[in-house]
Amino acid sequence: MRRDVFQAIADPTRREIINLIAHRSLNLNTIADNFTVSRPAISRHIKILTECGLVTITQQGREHYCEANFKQFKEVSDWIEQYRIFWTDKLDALGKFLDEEK
Amino acid sequence: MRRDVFQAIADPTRREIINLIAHRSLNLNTIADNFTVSRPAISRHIKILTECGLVTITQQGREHYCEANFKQFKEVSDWIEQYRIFWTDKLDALGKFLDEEK
DNA sequence: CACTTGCGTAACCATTCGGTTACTTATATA
DNA sequence: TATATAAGTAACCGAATGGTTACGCAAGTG
Repeated sequence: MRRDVFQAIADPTRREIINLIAHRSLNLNTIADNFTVSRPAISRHIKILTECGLVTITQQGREHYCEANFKQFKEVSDWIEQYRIFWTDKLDALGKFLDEEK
Repeated sequence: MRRDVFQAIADPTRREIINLIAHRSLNLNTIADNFTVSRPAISRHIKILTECGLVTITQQGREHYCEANFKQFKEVSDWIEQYRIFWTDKLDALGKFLDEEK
């Protein structure tokens, strides 16, 4: 059972989960409310995300709060960005960078 | 049959194929020589890569040369990089950028 | 204590994935 | 023309994936 970040983010539902909890921790039921699939399905997606370190769970009473942990993105970013020069150019990259600085 | 870039790069063999042809086009048999799996298996991996636009094939005689097309990486990069601030900081990002400029 | 709520997990199912071998087709070459 | 080479594809197979429903259990609440 391969369990790496590349595989974890291959599923669109899991990417949406990450989008959801990027800025604030949410408990599992709240996350599941945002999807049409069942709660157990979301539970398993989150399990996969925790198994590769992308999500950390903190239990608070009977609620399990899910928090995104983006450190694991470095592996993906490193791989993708080594090819950036091939799909954009330095000036574009600089422009984008400066825009983000504003 | 979902066929998007996220799913295409989820497989480690496909990422290796991209690494192989990143700097020079290679024909299919040459690519397959670098792996232990069979040529048809590689052929199907490359088919998946072409279906999502990551690889372009140019026939030259009886050889099919595979070229990487990194434009499709933008979708992945955009998604990952929007969270960069969470796993590094602006100064790190700037440093990395300046290093690349050298 | 009885009940509700939040969540994990087991069992099951259809589909997809990644691999194989065998075969076919197209292009070059003796 | 006969043969060798490059590569796609079909048929098959076991394992993984993503979903479901049913159930169990821990933590609050009446």
